[in-house]
Amino acid sequence: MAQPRFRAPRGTRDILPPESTRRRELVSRFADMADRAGYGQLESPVFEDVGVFQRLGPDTDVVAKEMFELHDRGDPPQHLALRPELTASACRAYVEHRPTPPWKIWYEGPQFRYERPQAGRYRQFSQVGAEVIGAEDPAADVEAITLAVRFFEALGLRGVRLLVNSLGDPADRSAYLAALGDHLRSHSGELSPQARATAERNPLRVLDSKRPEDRAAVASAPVMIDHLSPAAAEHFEAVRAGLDDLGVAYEICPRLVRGLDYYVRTAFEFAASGLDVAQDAVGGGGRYDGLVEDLGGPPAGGIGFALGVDRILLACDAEGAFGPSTSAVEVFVVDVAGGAAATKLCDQLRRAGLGADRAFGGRSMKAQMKLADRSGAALALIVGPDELAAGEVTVRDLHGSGRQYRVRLGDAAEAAWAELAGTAPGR
RNA sequence: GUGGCCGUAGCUCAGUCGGUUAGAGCGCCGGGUUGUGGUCCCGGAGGUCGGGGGUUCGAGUCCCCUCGGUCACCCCA
Repeated sequence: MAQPRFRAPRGTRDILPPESTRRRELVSRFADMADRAGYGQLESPVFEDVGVFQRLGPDTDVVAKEMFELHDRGDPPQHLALRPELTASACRAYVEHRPTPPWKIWYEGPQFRYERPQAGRYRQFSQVGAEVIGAEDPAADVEAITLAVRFFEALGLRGVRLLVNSLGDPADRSAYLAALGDHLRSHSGELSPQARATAERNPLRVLDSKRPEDRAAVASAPVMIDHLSPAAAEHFEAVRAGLDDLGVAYEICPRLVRGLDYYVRTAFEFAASGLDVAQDAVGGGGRYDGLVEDLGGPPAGGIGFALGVDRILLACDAEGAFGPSTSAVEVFVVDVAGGAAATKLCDQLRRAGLGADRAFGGRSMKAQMKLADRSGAALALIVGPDELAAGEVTVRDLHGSGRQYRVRLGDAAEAAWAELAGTAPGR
């Protein structure tokens, strides 16, 4: 087995139980919180016309070199791409269906980016996220950000920092970009060759360069929040005030820029200090007024965020938070009388709403008891020749006392329920 | 995409200056007197040493290529 014929493709992986259960619970927690805040789930296709994503900005790496593109069998073939993110899909859906704004949706699912894999960075990765489309109110920004913050809190994560910035409006941006460009040009001697190249293409990106050589030039660079228009500044003020009112802690990070070019005004990111790696961003988001219009829709502002499921779980591991859950198997049927009774009993128990499992293959009693123990079940129901002859089943407590007694076969489910509820006779 | 490190049983790893039938712990399976788990004891299965090529009398141990992982950059979730 050292060289199986097939393996999961590079940057992808199988998620097996119990980890898959944990992920499902994480998503389900998020779903509950979003549902209860008035968001409904959007399920959109995993692939879209490539044009949907090209609106994210031709200079972003995500669309320029990280997309999984494909052509279908049509004539002419349609140029499609696996979704590298979900905000664009949400906006496309908004334009297509014209729901009454504000449209509050959440989503969850896999996304794809052709990158060099690393811990916490996969070619297929999973995010949960939420969007409010058709709302310019800064209160929407506050609500969205707070939803994410409360979610992290609910998971028991303590080391997640919220970084916020304002990227201004498009008009502010061009003035700022000119100033930034000038600065970078006058300091080009101090910049790394890579940063110099980036400065030509997309000067904003130089701001989050992690190369030590670039640090000085970046530190002295002008910052966006000094170039905000009155309207953008007022919006930013309102967002901050809203977060303050809720006691949501944040850090203003004037050099925070986001990888997708569509962001305006509010931009934010969540950094997990528990993650001692470069991939410490567990989530991020911002405002994207203009994206809906770009996709052919009406003027509509939007704000949203996406959180990386894989990285959140890494952060949970690092903090010892959100551990594995208890087993869903409550009763384990041990049958040493041929196995037919186990088949019937399991069905009977499951129909009564109990989590029930059993062994296959006619294993020894000892082996079956081991399996019962490992299953996490609180009870074993034992059927041997004696019980079978008497039409009974032995109920054994696997936790604590280890006491056991017999009940009639037909009463097994009832007895199990009573035992689990702690109301069994003799307790 | 660039550079560094790593790749031995299901998992975590040990394998001395290249030298005889490749080891451990955990896990798994079986047993510990005649139907009872979680501790303990005994036994067992399981590896073409990621793959391919080369150097050598001889390679898990050296070289090259390749695949995968990982770290930094990049990017970002």
